Formats: sequence, structure tokens, C-alpha cells
Amino acid sequence: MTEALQSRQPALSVPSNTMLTVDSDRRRRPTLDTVAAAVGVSRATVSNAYNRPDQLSASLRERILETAQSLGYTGPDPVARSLATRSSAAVGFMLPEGLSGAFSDPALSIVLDGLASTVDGHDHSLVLMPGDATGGPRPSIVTRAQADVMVAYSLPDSAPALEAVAARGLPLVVIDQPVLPGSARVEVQDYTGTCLAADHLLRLGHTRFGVLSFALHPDGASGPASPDRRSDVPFRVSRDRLGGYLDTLEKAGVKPDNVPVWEARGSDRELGRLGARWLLTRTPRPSALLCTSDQLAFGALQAARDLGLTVPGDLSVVGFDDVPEAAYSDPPLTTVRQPLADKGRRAGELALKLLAGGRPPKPTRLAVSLVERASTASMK
Amino acid sequence: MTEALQSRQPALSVPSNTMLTVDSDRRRRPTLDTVAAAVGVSRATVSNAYNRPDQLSASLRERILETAQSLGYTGPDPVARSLATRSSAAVGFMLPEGLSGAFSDPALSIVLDGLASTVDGHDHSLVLMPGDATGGPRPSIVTRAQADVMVAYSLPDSAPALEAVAARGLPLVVIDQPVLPGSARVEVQDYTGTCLAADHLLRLGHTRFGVLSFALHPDGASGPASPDRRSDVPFRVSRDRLGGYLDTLEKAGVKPDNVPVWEARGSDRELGRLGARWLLTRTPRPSALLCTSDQLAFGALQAARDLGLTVPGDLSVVGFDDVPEAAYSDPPLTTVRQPLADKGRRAGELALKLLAGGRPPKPTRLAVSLVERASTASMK
DNA sequence: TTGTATGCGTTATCAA
DNA sequence: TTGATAACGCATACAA
Repeated sequence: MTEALQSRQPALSVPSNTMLTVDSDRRRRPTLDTVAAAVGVSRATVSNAYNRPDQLSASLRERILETAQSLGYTGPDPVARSLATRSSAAVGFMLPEGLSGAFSDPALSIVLDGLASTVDGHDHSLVLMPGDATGGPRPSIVTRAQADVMVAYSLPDSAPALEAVAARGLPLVVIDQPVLPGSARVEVQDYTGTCLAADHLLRLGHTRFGVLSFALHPDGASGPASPDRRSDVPFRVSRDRLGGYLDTLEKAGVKPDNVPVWEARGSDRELGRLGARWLLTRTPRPSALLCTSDQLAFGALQAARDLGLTVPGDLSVVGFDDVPEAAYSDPPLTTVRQPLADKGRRAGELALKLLAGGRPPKPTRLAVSLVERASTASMK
Repeated sequence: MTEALQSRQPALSVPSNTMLTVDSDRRRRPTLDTVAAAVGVSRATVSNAYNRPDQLSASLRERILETAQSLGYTGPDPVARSLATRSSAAVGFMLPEGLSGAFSDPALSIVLDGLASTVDGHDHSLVLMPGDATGGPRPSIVTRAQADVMVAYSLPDSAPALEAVAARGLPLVVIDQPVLPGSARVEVQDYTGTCLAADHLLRLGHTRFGVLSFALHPDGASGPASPDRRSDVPFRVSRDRLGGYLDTLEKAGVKPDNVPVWEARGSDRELGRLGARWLLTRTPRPSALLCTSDQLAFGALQAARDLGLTVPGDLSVVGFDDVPEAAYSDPPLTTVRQPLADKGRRAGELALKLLAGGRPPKPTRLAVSLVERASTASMK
């Protein structure tokens, strides 16, 4: 093996007991034809030896496989097979950002894991398509990807990648967003989740709140979110999570206008820290911070430390996602758990189903639950 | 767009001013032939319109593209193109585990990010191949993957996937391990790194040490590592990191036999916590824990808390990797920084280079450095 | 059980 | 600048 690894050409130890009528001198990879000629059968039979073992005698098959082996033939070329079968046995995965920002988010990792294992279990491969500034992969990448079904992970409505998918006529599964009528989708109870969290805080007696949200609009702006910016939010997830928080508070008598909202352009810890710093320097200072993701919440914990506030003594913080780290942060984070791995698995199953010709079922909405840890406590 | 998304078949709005001599009634995707016939030129010309714009008049090209558009033709089929060009423009990425375990490791995420952006920048796609219990992807997956170069990420020597790569005669880039003579490789100064860390601790006056390592042998065993198990370590990375620690201590007069070593079967926080608990209950209790990864170190911090020990007051801890979280842990972790993103980028560049026909250069070894944070202090 | 013929959708070579 | 024609490597009805 070591030797074969050294050069691109595998060491073809041509057996002397077989006739090589083709390619005997050329420095080429062996093909179905090569072994067919060597064994003295037709291409079709060799093909069957690999794909339909029951279509030929065990002994012949044995002989074919042996010859193939000694010829250095590894089996049907994947690309040629794909062309002939018109199926590449791969699912594409489109991300909103470069993996850079995205992969620092454990939530994505877990979803991807669920997806990968499902897909892998069905002998399909996974083609990764990172996004760029446009909020998704470049259309050219999508157009040329060798995949026969696409999974979109939390893409903005405007992502050009989606049109590329449509143009190719590929089946599509979207995770979380955008909402595309008639396409398969798996999402979670975003609205319900933040309602639960807000309710939890209200029950603990809090009355002064601040909300820390990731992007409400696709313009990449960060800052306090004006009432204007809070309405007509194009991202469904942001809209639902923010809505759950504000609606619940309002029902309890807390006017949305009195709840400062910071919109971070992304969902990472550092942006969360920045936003929380602003929120915590408002007057009156919020006693509870409602975050739309765990990453933002971690940033909020950091900001509290920066300002000398203790959590949950001076401040309560809730997140959303329940990534593994939430159990280990200081203090452990109260958060809304969404079934991340499950989301990935469901997306994978949906993709496989569409591939098999199934029609897109109505969207799957997975249940969330509140996990109470040490970052929240009752008002002093 | 929305409509096109609803059904698998794009809405072919057949223009009345073009002649459709082919496929006019069949429910098929249009091909090069379809548009060639419609425009009244040859296949080759249409192909050129997409791939070699300079090979035909701008006006004709314009006309071809327009017709294609109105026919619902999105451009050359990726698979067919790959067959004809004998290149799939994709690089395969092989992981040691299912993404499950692997993705919880931020180090992998960052490396993958570097790789993905490099590859993506060159219009190549990335095919993910998660591993299973064998320590790598299944050979059948590798054999059938549509990629023309493979990147192995920290695989055990024994991974069957590697033979599959060799059998296909695909160029290979390995990250970290295994060491395959003649294959391209990018790695970091593992030995140097742990030497630095051990030295740091010695300088702080520590004399009682414990080592927390990830797998030394591929048998999946966890537990105290006997002298026997510490020698002939098959994993290069484990060997070098452990070696750097023990050698440095020995040079300072600390006999390896007096340094307890716990071997965890993987590199995650919970396993680290487990191992650290054992190490911290030895007599005499170590005043410093040397870990081979940040994840294990985080587990050690947790174990210290569990036992009521303060870090760095009662115990110093060092990690390896410098993942982002290391800066935020409690306390922030002293660790050996390796250039993770760079490792991924270099691997990507190497892969692209091999693809272009380059010969494997000698292994690249990236520099590491010690980042001193608050998890280490001098002996009281 | 095995073979024949044809199709899969491109790219590339070489003439015209 | 454009067009025949031949690969590319395989799968699959259908016939033998």
C-alpha cells in the first residue's frame, strides 16, 4: 500500500496468466472493458458482477473480481456510473456563511452531524457548500455541484443559491428558513420556545428586560433595534424568537417600547458581549436578558462579568439552542433546548425521501423545551 | 422562482419563435443538444458558449444563452462534464469519526473551515466522508466518492479508507497523521509544543505532574497508561505530544515512572473530567496537569471544581490547540496554540497542487506557541 | 446465465 | 468562427 501511495499510478502488477488485449501498453486506468477483455466476457457481465451479484454464477463472479483485483481495477468509476444512472448519490448542504462564522456555532455542527450520519447510512455522500457575503453559496457553485438534492440551512430569503437550485429543478429541503411554499422544511418551535423562556422570567418576578437578538434584517447592521426595525422582520427565525419574547412580555403588561432590543449582525459570543454591554448600561438596567441564541447568551455572561455584575444575583440570562457548552458555562445557562441532532436527521430523511420521488410533506416542526439551569433566579 | 420550487420539473416556457426538433413532447431536462437544435448550431458551439466564450462571436453566444434560458437549460450537466474532463473538481475530506464526536471538537471545525474556503475559492467542492468505528470512512464510501483528491484528517494508520484511496490511485494529503512515506502532509510542531508547556510549568516551580492524554492505542481503551502502553505509541500525534511532556520533565529530573498518565479513549471534555479525577486522587496529588488537548483540559478544570480545588491556586492546567473557548473558560486556559485555520488552508492548497499534477512536497510543519493565560501559576 | 446494443450529456480534436 | 466525430466509462432493456 505504501508504494501505491507514492505515485498517482497504482502499481499494476500485470498477471502473466491473463491476456491483455486492450491497453496493454497504455498507461491508463483499467476500465470495465479492460477486465471484460481479460476475463473474456462482456462489459455487461463485469458490470453485473459488481452491481447484481445474483445475475451471474458465483464462480464467474469470483473469477471476474479476482482478475479485476490483479489488474488494479477498483470497481466502476463513480462519475461514469452517475452519468449512466442519472444519480450522483449525494446530497448538497448549503450554508449561509463561510464555515468560518458558521462552524464556530456548535448548533450547526450538531445539525450537520445528524444530517451526515443519516445520509452516510444510506450510502450517499455529503457535498458542503459554504456561503459568502450574499448569505449563501455562490450560484455557480450550486449549479455545478454534483448532488441530486439540496439542503438549505437557515438561508436568507434573498439567497441567490435558492434560485440556482430551482433552476436546476433539484428537490430542496430547507432547515429553519426561508419559508418556501411547497418545499420540504424542518424547523423548531421558535415562537413557543421564547414564550417559555419569557414566561419563566416573568414568573421569577422580573420586570425590567432587555433582548439580545441576532440579525433581524439582512443588511449586516448592528445596534439598538428601533420599533421600525422590529416589525417586518424578513428572517422567520428571528421574527419568531423576538416575537415570542415581546408578545409574552406584553401580555404580562410589559410594553415592548420599554424593552430595549439590541440587534447583533451575527450570532457569536463577541457580538453578544458588545450588545449586552449596551443593554446593561440602559436606565433602568434590565434585570433579565433574553437572548436568541446560546452564543449571544455566553457573550452576555461575559459582559456581566465585565461590568462586575453577578449572574444570577444581579442579572438573569436565558439563551436558545442548548448547545453542549451551555451545561458548562459559568454559570450554567438556562436555555431553550431544541433537538439539534434530530433536526439534521429529519432533514436527511426528507432529502432521501424526495430523492426517492416522494412529494414534499408539510413542514415538520420539532418541539422545544426549557432547561432551567443556574443563570436565572428570582428577583431580589 | 417560487413556482419552480414547487415541482421538480422547472416550468419550461417554450418560446414560440424557436423550433424544438427534439424532446418537444418528452418530459425531459433539456441538454446541450436541445439548445443546439433550437438555435440551429452544433453541440460543440453551445458547449463553447459556456466554456470558451472567446471561441465564438458575442452575438451568437448571446443568442445561445438566451435560448438556453428560455428553454430552462441551466448549463452543462456537472456529472457529464466530469466524465468528459475526467475531473470532478471536488476534494474529499475523510474524518476519523462520525461527525458526532468530531464536530464537538472546535479544532476540527476550524481546520475544515480553512480547507473549505481554500477549496471553494478555486471552484472546487468539498465532499465530507465521516468515519465510523474503523477509525475512518468505510472503504466503499471512499471508492465511490466523486472526488479527485483526498484529504485525510488525523486518521489511524490502520484506517482501511487509506487503502481505498491508494487503490483508486488518488492523490492524498494527510493532516497530522498517519505518516505515509511519499504522501503530502501538513502537521504542527506537536513535540515542540508540549516541550514548551512542560517547560513553562517547570519554570513555575512545579514538581508533581500528571498527564491527561487522548488515545495512545487504537483499541478504544481508557485508563491509567502503563509504561508498556506509553512506548510504541502508533499515533504520531499522541506519541509526540506525550513524548514532549515526559522528555522535558525527565530532563528536569522528573522520572517518567513517577508521572501518572491517564489515557482517554477520545478527546472530549467528559472523558477529560473522568481522567483528571483519577489523576487528582493520586498520592501525592499533582500540582500540574498536562493535557494533550484543550477539550481534555476543560474537563480537567471541571474535575478540579468537582473536587473543590481552585485553579490555578491548587492546581495548574495546560491544554493544547488554543480553540476559541480557551480564552473564555474559567479560568482562561494556558495552552499551546497551533494555527488551526492555517492547517486547513495549507491542506487545501496542497490538494489543489497535487490535482494540478504537482508532486508531493516534503511535509509542512507549522509552528506552535505557548499562550499563557490564567490556568497556570507558580507553586505556592 | 450471458451478451448486444444503445443511451447518458459532455468535452476535445481536428477539419472546414 | 463553427461543425463532425470520437471519446469518456458505465448501466440497462432486451435478446440469445
